Amino acid sequence: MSREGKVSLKDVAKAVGVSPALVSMVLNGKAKQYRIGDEIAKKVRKIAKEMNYAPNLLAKNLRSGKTQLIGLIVTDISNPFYANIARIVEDRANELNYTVLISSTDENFENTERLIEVMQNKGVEGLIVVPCDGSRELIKGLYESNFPVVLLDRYFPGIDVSSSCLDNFRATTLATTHLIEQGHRKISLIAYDTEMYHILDRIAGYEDTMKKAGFEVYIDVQKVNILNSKPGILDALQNMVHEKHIDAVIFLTNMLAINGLYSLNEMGVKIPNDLAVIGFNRNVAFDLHYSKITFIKQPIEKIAEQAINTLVSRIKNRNHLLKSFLEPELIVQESSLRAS
Amino acid sequence: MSREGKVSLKDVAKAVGVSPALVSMVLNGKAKQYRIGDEIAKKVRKIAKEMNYAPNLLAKNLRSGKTQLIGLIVTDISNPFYANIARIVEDRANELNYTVLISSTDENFENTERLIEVMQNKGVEGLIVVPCDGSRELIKGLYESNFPVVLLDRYFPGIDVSSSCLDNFRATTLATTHLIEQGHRKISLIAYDTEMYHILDRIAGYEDTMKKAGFEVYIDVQKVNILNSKPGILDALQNMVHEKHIDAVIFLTNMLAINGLYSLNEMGVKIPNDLAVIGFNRNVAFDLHYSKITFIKQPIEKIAEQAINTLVSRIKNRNHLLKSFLEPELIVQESSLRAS
DNA sequence: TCAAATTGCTTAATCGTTTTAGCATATGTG
DNA sequence: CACATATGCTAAAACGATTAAGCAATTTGA
Repeated sequence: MSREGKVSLKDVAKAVGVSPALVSMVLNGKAKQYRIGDEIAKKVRKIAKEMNYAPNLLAKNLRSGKTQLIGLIVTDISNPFYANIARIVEDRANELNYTVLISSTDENFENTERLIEVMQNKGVEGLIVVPCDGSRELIKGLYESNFPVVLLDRYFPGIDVSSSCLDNFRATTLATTHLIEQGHRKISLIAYDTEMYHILDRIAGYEDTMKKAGFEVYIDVQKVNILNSKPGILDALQNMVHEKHIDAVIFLTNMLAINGLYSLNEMGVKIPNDLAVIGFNRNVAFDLHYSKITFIKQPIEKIAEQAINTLVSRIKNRNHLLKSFLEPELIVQESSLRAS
Repeated sequence: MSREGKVSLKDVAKAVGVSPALVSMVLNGKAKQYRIGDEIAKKVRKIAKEMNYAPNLLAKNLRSGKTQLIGLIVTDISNPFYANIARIVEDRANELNYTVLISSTDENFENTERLIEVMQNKGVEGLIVVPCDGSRELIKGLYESNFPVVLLDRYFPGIDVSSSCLDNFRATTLATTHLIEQGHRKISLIAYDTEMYHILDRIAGYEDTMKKAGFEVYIDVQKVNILNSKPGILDALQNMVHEKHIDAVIFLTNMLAINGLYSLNEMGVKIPNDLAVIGFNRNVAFDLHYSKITFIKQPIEKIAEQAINTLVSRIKNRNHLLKSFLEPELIVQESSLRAS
């Protein structure tokens, strides 16, 4: 028995009275292949179990060059959306015999850069990344160095990196169409200032639908900063409600919706009578709101599973590429229904 | 250059024209200690950087017997409370040069058992565990085998395992006292059925405070199941409100509070006029509720940091033991204030 | 009956590090 | 000048596993 009380292959070999090589072969199920005798194989298995042998994964991985490790880089694991994703990735990865390393970037480019390097040093075989603003070239670099990456939740058009995202254009198309059907005309959007395409697509879906419906009414897309959003959102909503006299609003992210609802409460705006509201992503607060909030639901399970599956395929086959845009669903509740 | 395009120590050594041993010594900052010449050391560092050398952590760890890996086993990483914990543990662990493996047990004993084994096989040097019902002996076994463990959020009295928890008794003492001060007399508690001490302590804090205040009124502690809690909670609340005519309720967990508020909405109970309410742990829904919910706030950062710090101390010093019960805070909002 | 094939195992190299022991050469001491 | 010490490096073993190559002993085939 070597250090730490851990039983090694050698210990088992000594106990059985054979070479370590034989033990390795047997325990890896290659007894037939290496023509090991049946009785001795049985004996090895028995004694290994008795001694409570567990292979040292470090040694195993060092030898094989595989770490069975993948990295999940999100913006913030304490954000329920990403926590949900993490849980599913974790479960699926375990089934596939991979271990997941998780880290948060706080939407910061330097952090992203550093974390990718750290993870690569730790030997991850691939990465699932929620890229932040300005990380296009970084991701492109990974792709060009042939390192397996799958983007999650967000993507970059024009570079051949796999991605597992929502069909964001469709999401706001659904929401806008629903509001129009409910008889709303002056519909506004609260977005935030970014160059990321998941948000741009959401904006486009809204604009496109409004234009096609023939509503000349130009609805200003207020840009608010994602970090100190509360005052910004209050301003935006006051402008929308009191100056522009809008009758519906779509919030482009969950955080915007939460802060927006908070502001609307402060303003004394009654939902849905004064204003119809649609949020993004499920949130317990939506169901507990005095007017249950209609929201755009992402297929979280599918997005997460798609990401991990695609990554593993990519690790095993360097040519595998899959960009998927999954179908959103509009969960209609009270907040978006026309007062009768 | 060996496989995978990765630069190894040997590659650097060859490039510089020295032995791998020397390169290792220099790059580990042991040049002085091993009497390496200044010029050659400088040259090694320069070339290593140029070649973009990064040590293979697998080999390093195999050699040292250290993995710099710790495990975090929670009941569900998609639960915001644990997601928050995970984030802090992650950050602190990185500072201490550890990597964190996260898994979820779903409050299931077999899962816990399996995950602990899996993590040990992966070579974690220690574990932070949120133990579930029935895992006392399992944890005791770990402790007896001298494996570093720190319990988080929950603990077992009578076994000398480090733990980082809330002072749960004090938590409900605070809440109950506050309600009494507000003039409430018929105060009830919604708990769930478990033998875990964090919940028993919460119940005890409430009972103790009520008795000391001299309120003979016996308030039934409804036990509801944690899994399919919605119907159970509705029943419990209907009984409390309509039969027992209570005027205040304390929910012992966040989930109970959320489902409870949901039920109270359905019942048409007005907060705080018909019923005062106190929840557990912050939740966005509390601030968005028509009556902002008073809640017991856990010092999440402290709990998480205490846990990881204690674990690392324990890894480095087999005798280190610390059981801490951290101070809760009552965030008083509208839901618990006496209607005037 | 004797070479060839098969069976059942061991030896040794390897993965990328770290570290102890040791070997020259140079320097210091009396 | 001889011997001890200091200096600057290398060789080799080790961590724990995998696997190609090889070696006896036995069985098969013509």
